[in-house]
Amino acid sequence: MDTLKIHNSLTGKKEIFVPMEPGRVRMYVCGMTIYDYCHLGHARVMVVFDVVVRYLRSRGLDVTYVRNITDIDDKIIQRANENGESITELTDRFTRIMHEDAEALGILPPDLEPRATASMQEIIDMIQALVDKGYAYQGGNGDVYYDVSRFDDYGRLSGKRLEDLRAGERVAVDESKDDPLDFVLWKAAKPGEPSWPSPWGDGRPGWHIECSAMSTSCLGAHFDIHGGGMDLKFPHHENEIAQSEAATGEPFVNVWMHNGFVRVDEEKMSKSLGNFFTVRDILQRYRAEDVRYFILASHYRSPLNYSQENLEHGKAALTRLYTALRGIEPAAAAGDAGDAWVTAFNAAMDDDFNTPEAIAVLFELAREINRQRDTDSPRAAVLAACLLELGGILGLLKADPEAHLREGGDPDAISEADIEKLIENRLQARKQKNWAEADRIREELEAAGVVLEDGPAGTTWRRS
RNA sequence: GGCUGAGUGGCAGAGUGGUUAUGCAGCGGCCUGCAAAGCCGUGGACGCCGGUUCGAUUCCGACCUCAGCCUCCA
Repeated sequence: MDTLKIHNSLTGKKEIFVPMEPGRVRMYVCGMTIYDYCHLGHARVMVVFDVVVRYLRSRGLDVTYVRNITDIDDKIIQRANENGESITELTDRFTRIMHEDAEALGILPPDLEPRATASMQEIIDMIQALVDKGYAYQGGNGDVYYDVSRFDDYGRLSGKRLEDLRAGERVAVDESKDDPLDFVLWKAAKPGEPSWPSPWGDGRPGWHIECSAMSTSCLGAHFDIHGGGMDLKFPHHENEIAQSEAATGEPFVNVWMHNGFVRVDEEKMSKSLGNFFTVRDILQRYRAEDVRYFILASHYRSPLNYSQENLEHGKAALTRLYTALRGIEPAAAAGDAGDAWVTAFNAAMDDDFNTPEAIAVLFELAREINRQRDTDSPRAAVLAACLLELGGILGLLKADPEAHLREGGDPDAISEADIEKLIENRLQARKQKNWAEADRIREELEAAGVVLEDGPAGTTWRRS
């Protein structure tokens, strides 16, 4: 497959993607720092790269997907102290919670999920390599720093130049560093903080070196794709490149992928701004599939505006797709009737994972199914199978259509038994042509959030 | 200040140098006891100003506005 184009942050262009090893893709994505609930921004990263993995696999590529867990960091220490619990208690708890959220959203687990605290030897080895090669030094305070002036390509990913960065007003001056832009690789232990022994004394790793060490130990010094949120481009990913390439002497990553932010009221959703919605909160009100659709309905590099209205759109759109599948037994053997749509879907996904366009193909397929459904042709069943297959690549349409349409999510909603009872009563009224009573029952159900549809095969219902 | 990215119809959101995105909403029709769903048809758009071009929403330049990064952040 040589038709897939991916936007590479390193060059700012879409490029034909060529795996280093034919048929095999190695991908690393920066996961969470694990001290709080996942919010919608985290969900976006997980969903976006989940779809990348699913699509690459659907095209026959063998993907090794690594997503790390940062489980030692200033904020983690601070939060554990605030909560009066140990760091391990805190990180174990939120790791479990993250896994639950990911599962709820239908995210496939990564093949490897390294944790910083379990990668200490690799981290120390990489820092040692940097010290040995003269890229790192120990400051007066005992911390070990990376010397950015030694790395010629520094700034290449983010398009920044060292002099511009130095001219910025916001770089903190720190006496122990040779250059304000040098960043920490190893932090000397402070009293009461967790620490690990190292050649530079007890301490703990800086954030950037963790990802360099974990990605390299899992995937090798040089691999295909590295992903994460836009905000990680600088300095995190810039620093990863500097560390890894200096330490190993090899190119680090071929393609850098960055997803856009989730916004609330035209502002970035983030923990620091406090304007975030957690995955758990959202899943109280919306189905996981609605959330997934909402995320994929925008291109992964575009901003994604959070609003109730947009989530409702997702719900309505999925209702249309599931309605097309309702009452059709998908064909077991895929015929060629769906080929045109498969081709269009793949063309969309090949264009830098254009999920909105891919979803448009799903709707066109749904329309064709609706056209065919009452004919005797077996096409509808084949096309339904095709729709399920393509939807599955996006992690959508996994539910039973009837169950999806009847599922409400509101525990106080009218029960199925009561609905069936009222439908039966209405049927009697209709047989007697008592339209007033039939309409009254229909309105009663509508008020309870149930929509009736009279068809040739009887009355069906769904929740609105 | 430096560096990114973006401004599309009522809303969401793709894309393209000249031809229908798609979904929701609207309008007309078919179907229906009436609806709903579905199908058919239909109106409505590309921030502002210049330039290139036979022709630009699409390319180039200026401007305006917005967001992001430069500090922890997906």
